[in-house]
Amino acid sequence: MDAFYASVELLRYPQLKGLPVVIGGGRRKEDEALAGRALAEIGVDEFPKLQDYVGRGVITTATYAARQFGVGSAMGLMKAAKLCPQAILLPVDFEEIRRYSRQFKAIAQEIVPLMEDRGVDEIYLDFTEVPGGQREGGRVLARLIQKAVLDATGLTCSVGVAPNKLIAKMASEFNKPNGISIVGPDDLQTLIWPLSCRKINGIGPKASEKLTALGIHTIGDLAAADPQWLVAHFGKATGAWMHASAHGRDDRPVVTESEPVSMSRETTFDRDLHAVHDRAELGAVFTRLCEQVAADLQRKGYVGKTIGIKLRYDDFKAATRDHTLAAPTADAKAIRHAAGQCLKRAPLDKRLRLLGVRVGALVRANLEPNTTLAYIPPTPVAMYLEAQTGWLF
DNA sequence: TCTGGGGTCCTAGGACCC
DNA sequence: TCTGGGGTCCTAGGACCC
Repeated sequence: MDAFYASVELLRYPQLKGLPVVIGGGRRKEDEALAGRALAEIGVDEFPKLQDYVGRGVITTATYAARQFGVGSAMGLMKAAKLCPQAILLPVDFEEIRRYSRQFKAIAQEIVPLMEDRGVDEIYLDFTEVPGGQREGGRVLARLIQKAVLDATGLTCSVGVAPNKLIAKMASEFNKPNGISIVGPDDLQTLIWPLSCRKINGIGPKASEKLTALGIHTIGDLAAADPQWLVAHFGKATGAWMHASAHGRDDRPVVTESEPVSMSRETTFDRDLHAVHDRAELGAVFTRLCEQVAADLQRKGYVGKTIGIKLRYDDFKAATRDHTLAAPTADAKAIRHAAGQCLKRAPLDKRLRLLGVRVGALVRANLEPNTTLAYIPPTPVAMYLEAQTGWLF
C-alpha cells in the first residue's frame, strides 16, 4: 500500500491532499480537539504542526509531499520538525489502520487466494497459475487488484510482478505510488544489478555498510563476487544467500498460514526513569505491560512459557532477560511474577528509557478466548527461597 | 531534543542427555 | 591425566522488517 498510514488519514481529511503530512507519535490533546468535529470543515491551519511537537516519537509514514523535504519513516519527529516544520502531524489511528488493512487483504485474496500476510500494508500473492502467461497475465491481474482495492477503499497500492518474492518485492518499489512493474528472468542485469545491495530485502544498514567497506556497492557487484569469498566474510548461510539473491534466485514459498512465536508490549518513557528513584512509577508501568500482554494472549487464545523483559538504557543500549516456566501461561500475575524475577537479574544502575515484557514459546491455549486462568500465588516459603536463591519456586 | 512498537530469525555458548 | 560425537533446550544479543 502506498504511504498507507498517511493515505488512510487523507481519506478522512481530504483537504490535506497534496500537503506535507506526517503520521506518528502518540495522541495528544491537540488531536482530541479535532475529534468530534465535522471533518471536512476543519481548516488546514487548524491541524497540529510538526514544529509544535515535543517528545520521543518517530515518523510512521510521511506523505510523498513531506518526503520531498527529506523526512521519512523511522525518523525522530524532533529531527523531522527541523527539516519540515510546517508539515501537519497526525497520530496513528490503529483501529482505522487495521480496518483498512483487513479490507484490502480481503479484496486481494478474493482475486488471488494464495496470500501471504507481511504486516499491515504488505502482502505476497502467488499467481504462478495465472492464465495468459506470467508476464501479461500478471499485468492484467495487477491492474484488477489495484482497481478493486481503489474502488473499495479509495487507496492506491503498487504491485511488483516477478518469478519470486525477492524480485517481486524489489519490483514493487519501482513505480511507486500506484505503479505496476513486471520483472522477468531476462531483466536481472538491466533492472536489478544496477541497484544498491541495500535494496535486497534482508540486507540492512549493517550488512550494507560491511559490503561497501569491501568494495561491493551494487547488486551487480555482489553477483560478480566469488561465493567462497562471500562465505569467508559473512558466514556459510549468509554468504550463500547473498550470492543466490544477487543472481535473482529465491525459492521461498508464499506462506499462507503461520502461528505467532511471541507477543510483547513495550513502552518508551517521556523521560528516562531510574530503577531506584522512580521505583513506583516503573513498577506501575511494568505491571500494566504484563496485564496488556496477558490480555493480548487471552484474546488471541495463546499461552507461552518463556517470559522475558527488555530494557533500553539512556545510552540506547538494550538488555534482555528471560526465564522459561515449567508450564505455559497467559496469566497477568504469573507473567508479572516471572518478569519481576528477570528484572532482578538485569543491570539497573543506568537510567531506563524503555521497558518491555514479552511472552514467547507460544502454543494455542485449549481454552475459549477471554477465560481467566487460575493463578496460585507463591507461598511465603517459596517467596523466601526465591529471595535467597534468585530461583523461581 | 536524536532514535516507536510489534514482530521474526540467526548465532553462539553452556547445560544436559544418549 | 585426558577427554567423542550427536542432539535439544535455554539464554542473550543483534540484525532486520513493517
